[in-house]
Amino acid sequence: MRHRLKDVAERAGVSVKTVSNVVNGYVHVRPDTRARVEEAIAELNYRPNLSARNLRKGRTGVIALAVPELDIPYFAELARHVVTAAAELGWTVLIDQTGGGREQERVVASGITEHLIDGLIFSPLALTAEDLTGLDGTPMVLLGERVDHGPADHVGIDNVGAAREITAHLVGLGRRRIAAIGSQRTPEGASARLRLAGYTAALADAGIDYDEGLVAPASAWHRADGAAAMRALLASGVRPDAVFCFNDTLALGALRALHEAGLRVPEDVAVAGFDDIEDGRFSVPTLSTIAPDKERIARLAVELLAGRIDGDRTAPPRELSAPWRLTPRESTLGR
Amino acid sequence: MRHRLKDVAERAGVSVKTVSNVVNGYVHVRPDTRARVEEAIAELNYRPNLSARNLRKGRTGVIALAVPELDIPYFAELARHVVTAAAELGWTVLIDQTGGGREQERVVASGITEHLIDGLIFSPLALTAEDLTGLDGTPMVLLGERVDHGPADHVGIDNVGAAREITAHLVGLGRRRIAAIGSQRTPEGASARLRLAGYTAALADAGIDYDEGLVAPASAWHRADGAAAMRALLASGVRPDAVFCFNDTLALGALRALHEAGLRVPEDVAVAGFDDIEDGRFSVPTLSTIAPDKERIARLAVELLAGRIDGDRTAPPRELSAPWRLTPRESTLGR
DNA sequence: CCTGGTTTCTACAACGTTGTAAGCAACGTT
DNA sequence: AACGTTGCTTACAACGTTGTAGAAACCAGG
Repeated sequence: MRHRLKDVAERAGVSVKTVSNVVNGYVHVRPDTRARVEEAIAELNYRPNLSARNLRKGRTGVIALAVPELDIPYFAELARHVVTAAAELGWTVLIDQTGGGREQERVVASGITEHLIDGLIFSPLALTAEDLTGLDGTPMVLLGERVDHGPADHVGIDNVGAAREITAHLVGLGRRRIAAIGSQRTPEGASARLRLAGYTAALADAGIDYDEGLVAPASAWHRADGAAAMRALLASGVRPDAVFCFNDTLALGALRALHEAGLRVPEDVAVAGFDDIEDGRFSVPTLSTIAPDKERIARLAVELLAGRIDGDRTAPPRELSAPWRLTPRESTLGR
Repeated sequence: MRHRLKDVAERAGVSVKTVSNVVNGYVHVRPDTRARVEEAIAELNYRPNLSARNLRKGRTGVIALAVPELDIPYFAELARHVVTAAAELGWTVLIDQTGGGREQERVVASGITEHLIDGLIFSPLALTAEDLTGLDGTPMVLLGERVDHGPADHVGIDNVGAAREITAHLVGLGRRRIAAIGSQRTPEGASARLRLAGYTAALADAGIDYDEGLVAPASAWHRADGAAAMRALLASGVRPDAVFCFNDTLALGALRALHEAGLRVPEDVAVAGFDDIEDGRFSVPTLSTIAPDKERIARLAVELLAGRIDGDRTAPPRELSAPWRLTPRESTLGR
């Protein structure tokens, strides 16, 4: 039931190579020959063996996308866009889930990389630039945020600017005791560091003193962590009139905790997030957030990768930035 | 920078096959030979070429998981479990997103299937049993619900029973005007049909008349569809005191619409969903739902697939069922 | 020192595909 | 009639790996 070029060739009465030429759309094939071959292909339901083709060509047509966790909505939404953008170039996307640990990420970066895929789009959490130096030649594009400039192409957004703008939005609503949720002390927390920098910059712009007690850490950025951090803030006795959460899932957790504490959003506490995941458009209340252009990020990443795969692999790393938009909703504006 | 068995062999002063034997853990290799080879492997940073290995072995070590959409939380959570279960067997999972259309699903079932993967775990929306007959031998396991028994192994849950139980839960709370959201008229809507059957069965159990006007269709099962269906129900003048939504995202949309209409949940209207996605554990209010054992589903699917790949491909299709649990939360019980 | 069995290693062929180079017609030009 | 040109087709080798079969080295027991 599984046929090879040879079977098609015998059936059509031509050489193996002619069948290969038909399959690959080579122009110099007589119309009647082509027709005979195509008929044979259809009759046998022939499909090329990709392993053999890859072996011969040195290309697989598969790129990998490595993300920390698939069931974090931001990454799931990003994955969809990457798959779509890659499909337009005829690529298949192999999605890999690293778990976000440094060791696992190192394995993905060095191991998966070899021979099965043509390139890698990698959204690391814990990996540092030095983990990546010295990896052999598989083209790689990094997503997300980094403080230091590493050895690979990179697509990100201006985290500091975005965090600053959404904090300024809270200030503009007259809030003065603005908390932040999601800070991280670990060296890996690049996003956290940048968003915190934007937050403090906005406070400084408004002449508000930075208050350490209003900044709550969150080791991971899941809903549960946001809820826990919010509860901790409330329990500590600080009375914020607004919270900037470093991503939307944290914010949804914070909404939940505020609800449990009997506080009204946004009347008592305004809440803002970051990422614009779909949940935030239907939550109660809907969530004000920074909406990065995920489609653009995905497209830029795929295009950068295409450039590396087909083109110059030794060119200096490129740093691209995708746009974002402040998207105020009920959790700051009310209904 | 990219080395082959041959390079390692030359460096270690042995034959290519001996290196291959070392790489594959063949026992009859003298310890000092093995050491020399391993040293050479390390020095050259050799990695096997998977395409060549696959070509030779006829196996790729990759299975595909095809789901309608990655950013539907249920599928994202399922994907995580499948990746985890497959990793334990040393498999890589290629995740494919079909979009849920019948034609696209047919392409995935027949096309992706060939030569790049050893097997396929497929969660179809629109595909019917007859679309699948006559596909050549790539082992396949189907997830989700089907009315008719097709030509492949299948893992599902007892939709009718689960829907009946959660509807009975609403009845048990004293609700009598229980609406349903998510019905579908299309032949593809197998889940919808089964869950509707469970709903009507529970009503019959309780001696409540079935009211067509309380059943709202939803072509897709996203949050927006749930919100729209809920608004339509309210606008039609029926005054339900409970709603059973056929999945959690519909329910979250319905919560949103009820909130906008100024109705309290669960005091005015109790809301129940199906799937137990993480969002429902943090929504306001938290969502009562049916929690299918997703980890079990994933594990069963991977094991069934392993059986097909390694074992008898002609055995009759197997039908497995995973357990589920009624999980009442605030949206029916209150706080 | 031979015998027979085991261990260790190797040469060769094959997996299915495509690039290269070359062959063979058929054509138009000198 | 001889020549190059173009269009179409093919034989062969190679991609990097592993299974098969068998050769060489080793060992124990007589």
